[in-house]
Amino acid sequence: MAEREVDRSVSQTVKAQLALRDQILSGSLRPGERISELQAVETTGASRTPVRMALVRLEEEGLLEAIPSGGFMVKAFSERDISDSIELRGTLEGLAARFAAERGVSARELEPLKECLAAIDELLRQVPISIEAFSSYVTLNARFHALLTELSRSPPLIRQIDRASALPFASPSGFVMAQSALPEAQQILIIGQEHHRVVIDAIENREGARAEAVMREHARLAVRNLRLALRNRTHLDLLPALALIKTATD
Amino acid sequence: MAEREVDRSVSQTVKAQLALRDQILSGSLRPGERISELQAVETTGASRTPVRMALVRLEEEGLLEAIPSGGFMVKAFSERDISDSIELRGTLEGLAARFAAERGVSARELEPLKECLAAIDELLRQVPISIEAFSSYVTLNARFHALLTELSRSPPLIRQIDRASALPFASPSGFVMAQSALPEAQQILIIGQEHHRVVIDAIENREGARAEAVMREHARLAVRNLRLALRNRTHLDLLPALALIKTATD
DNA sequence: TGAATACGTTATGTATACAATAGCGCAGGA
DNA sequence: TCCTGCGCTATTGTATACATAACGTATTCA
Repeated sequence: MAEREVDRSVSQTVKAQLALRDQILSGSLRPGERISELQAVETTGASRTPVRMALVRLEEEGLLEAIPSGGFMVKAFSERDISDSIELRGTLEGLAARFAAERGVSARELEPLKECLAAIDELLRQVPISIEAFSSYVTLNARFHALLTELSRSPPLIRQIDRASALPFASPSGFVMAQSALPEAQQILIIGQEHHRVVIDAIENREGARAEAVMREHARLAVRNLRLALRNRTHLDLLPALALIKTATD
Repeated sequence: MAEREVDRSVSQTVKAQLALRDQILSGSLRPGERISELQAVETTGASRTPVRMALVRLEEEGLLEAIPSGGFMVKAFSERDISDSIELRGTLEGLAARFAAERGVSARELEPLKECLAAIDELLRQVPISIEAFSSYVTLNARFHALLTELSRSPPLIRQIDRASALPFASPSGFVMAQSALPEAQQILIIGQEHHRVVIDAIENREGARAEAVMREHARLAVRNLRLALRNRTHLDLLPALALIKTATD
């Protein structure tokens, strides 16, 4: 084993996967670029076997693409790929909300959702919102969506939503952060928050169709959000995640 | 390498993955059962590295579950897991149909769909339908759904639908075959075929909402189909795929 | 007699060695 | 000068050896 430094607290495979995902999402590896196993071995500190396992997982996750002649490359996404992914995720979340409403949810289970809601309300009170508050917003928003998904009590659906979230749009921080300087930004967040409020209400009142509809509308808002961000490319240096978008004309 | 037989026509990893999936779907490996790497090495003929890669892929595919202490086991599904998966897939297919309708599809692209439709019509003409005809139906139906998915022109959506189809309900042969002896079977197939006809019509007329709605209804039909099959367990010996369902009460 | 601990066996996680293929460059001939 | 073919190199795919952790069993002590 020589002098290789080994961190035994987590498995090498997981370590390599996290490291590589970081490299991809941070833009160290550009879209279309081929990932060299040897290079990955050096940057991650794991050996080739766990690195290869990590590569396979990242491919399944949708961040990498297998090259027919062997090896993997960083996947490149068009703007439409990403907006489709957002709508796709919204559709699944809509289903989750409907399941939650139809199957019934106890008041106790809704508690954490409401706490999230209140915390976000608090953040949005400042106008204009600070970068730090934005950062908290992103975390809380992700938490809200995760909790909502859980309410569906449907493991296959939860799993599928997780996978859909693995796509780059799942790091919404990029889009939101990009717009912190835009006038429309705050307005969009406020509308989104209203959606959150409505979906909880619909679930409480067991109105499945309404719960589903509002989540789909929520996704359409996110698509508008994305378009807005992309029309204001000057802010995009804040967006490492968006590095995944093809530079091509699409 | 010794005397190990190596088939160089396909990669060992793919070979192992196919072999293992077969074993799972055919019921050779029962739900909840731990998969031994060593045993898999013997049955697949590949060595441990490709076997492990195959296991990782099958886990991502949803057929296996990682055991915290290490290794993998065959995932077990409840009846609700499967019906949820069907509805989930239907929801995604609905989105695909809507995309197709909204984005427009040329008559030439619809041609293969219509051929499928006609071929299925031909099969359903026999009453009662033979086992062989059922088998053809299953193939054609899968083809129809795959073609429809393609029409969305959305790679992320197509990808996600593929993954949703990897779940056991994706081998619809089981459910359908099981009912070949049931009186309601043929009726269900005929209704399903009507759905196929409507979705094509909706796409041709660019009615996105209608296209989406009919695919979701189609999925609900499939759920009823599943329930029906499960209520008539006597026919289930035809169903290796259903071996995946937990024997538990759930 | 039962429970707990220690040891051994077995299986997984990791590392590395070996094999094969694909891509690239150079050289030679047309 | 360009095209083609051969060979080398670099990188992936596969196999296996080694390390480590978990589980089961047996033995001993209470």
